[in-house]
Amino acid sequence: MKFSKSFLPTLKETPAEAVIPSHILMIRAGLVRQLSAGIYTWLPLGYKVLRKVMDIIREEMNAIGGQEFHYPALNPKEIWEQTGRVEAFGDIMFHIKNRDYILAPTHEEIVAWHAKGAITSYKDLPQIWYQIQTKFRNEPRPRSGVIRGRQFIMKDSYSLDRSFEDLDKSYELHDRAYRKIFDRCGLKYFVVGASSGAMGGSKSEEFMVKSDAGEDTVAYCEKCGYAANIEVAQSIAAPAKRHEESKEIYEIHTPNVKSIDELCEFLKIDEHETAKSRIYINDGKPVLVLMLGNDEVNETKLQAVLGGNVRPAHPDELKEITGADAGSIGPVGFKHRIIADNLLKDANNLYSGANKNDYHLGGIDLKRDVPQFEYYDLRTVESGEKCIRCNSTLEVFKAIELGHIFKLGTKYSEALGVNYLDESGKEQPIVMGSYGIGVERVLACYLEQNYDERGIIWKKPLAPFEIHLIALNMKNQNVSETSEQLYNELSDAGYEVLFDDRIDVSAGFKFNDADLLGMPIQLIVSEKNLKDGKVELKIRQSGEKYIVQLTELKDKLKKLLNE
RNA sequence: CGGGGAGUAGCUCAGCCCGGCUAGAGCGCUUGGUUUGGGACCAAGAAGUCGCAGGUUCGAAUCCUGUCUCCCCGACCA
Repeated sequence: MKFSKSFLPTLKETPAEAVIPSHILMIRAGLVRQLSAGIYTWLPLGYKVLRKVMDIIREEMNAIGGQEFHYPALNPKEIWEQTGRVEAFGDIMFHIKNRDYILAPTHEEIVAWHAKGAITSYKDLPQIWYQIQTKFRNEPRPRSGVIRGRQFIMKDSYSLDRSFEDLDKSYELHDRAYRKIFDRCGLKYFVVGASSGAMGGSKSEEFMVKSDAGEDTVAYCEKCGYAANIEVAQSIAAPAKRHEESKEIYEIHTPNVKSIDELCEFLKIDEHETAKSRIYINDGKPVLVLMLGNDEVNETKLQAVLGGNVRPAHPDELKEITGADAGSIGPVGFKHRIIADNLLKDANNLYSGANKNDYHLGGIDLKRDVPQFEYYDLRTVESGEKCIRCNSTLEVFKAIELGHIFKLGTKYSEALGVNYLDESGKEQPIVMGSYGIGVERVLACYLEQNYDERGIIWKKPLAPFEIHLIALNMKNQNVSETSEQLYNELSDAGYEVLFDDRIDVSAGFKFNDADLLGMPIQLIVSEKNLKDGKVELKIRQSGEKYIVQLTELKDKLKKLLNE
């Protein structure tokens, strides 16, 4: 492709609306332009990369027997009402104003609808139906460029099986296909087991990429691969001690000591000798949640333990409930329900709030001083703690969800009456699975992992072009003729070549554009080297340069591109 | 939906607090010329309903009210 004839709007300056690297690079390198919040146009170069991602996905989906469909994005609302998902999606679903249609946020209903009556026998099963299509979700807050948009491209596939045992097989096929897809795209990713929540199913896994731009927080063990959403993650952490002898409770005047850190500093004690209290309101009733030291309450775990409605108490409620303000609250003498984290089990000689402003208590023995204690896992895992599986070190970080695979079961087939006849002639609901990949997210994640201060670094599988041919001075006849000839020869030889043939652009400008656009190899044609019949090859990623004879160019290219 | 920030030329932004000449800069763009190994130089030029609506005023980019849009943090995220 010739640069001079292409729409390739590169930007020298960082656009104001972009914050994260992938978003900045997508705009600067002319891959996308924003139309509205969470709505992007893919420009030719960006779409070329996106197609490469889609091609890889297609190949791997076809390899597990997937059949490509193209379902409509515009759906009759009625079908979605039958599964109760118009209500379930609520404001997230886009509704058409002048007809009873919705814009599809996913396609379980439509797949089930088509399967109904068409798949009638066990002999028709299993099936894997997939598509690569635009999805619409009215996200309250689109963010991070294409990572969370109101309109985005998803590869979604659906397995149709006769039994849960067969669903396991379809699920495994997808699991393997997804790993191949992300491997081929050159992504560093990991897999998190998750509960399937409101999708209604038994098992699900999320494919994640570590990134500060991510919306999920996960705990991950590099060594054994243990990975869990922070909401459910567990770890091995040192518990509070039970000393042989319990001291007597005693009151300590602690003026202006509000936090655990301040308490430790004031009394010269260790965090593990302290207990922090948090008051929550559960269905209108106060609950004291006692945590060891500076451990944070994990509200998802707390919610699971308490059930019902859970919220932190307001500051003005604290005084009324405990007699003290935040920073001086403790379990001794607390008149309502108390639950504590497992790490505090049976601890003694603890320091905690006295339920009296500016006072703490020492010598607390939870067994002795606090009646009716309940212990649960309530803490939030932190970086550096030990893996519950292999005891090596856990890391906690943000991550982007790239793909999600679900065992759906019969929720949709039962709601829509999608049945088949088994060998004995008995009617059975089809067992479904659903498997998504955020296509744009693959690209965004790739960029988050492959760039430097000069721009994008494409590796061959996704690179829009393999070779960026740079003619340094097109006004020099030798340079323009040679580079033109190289462009034709290399293109004919099957290489994808981007030819910077711009006449009135200076050398430095071309170099900077080339580094920004990030093709794996830059082929530089200049007067200087051409005098000796030579050209220069530069590897974008490493910066290595080779001056080669024109006659040896193709051999060298072959070598470099196959490395 | 809560909190914060921003809308002025294609892009990045200044001007606004303290109202007052034809509304500016850099980059980009057009034309001519000189340049061509790391975002060149000279000259001439085109380009803005100052987000929108209303108000105050002799006079509004600037002050007031409303409204829309965008960005960030949070909530939310099958």
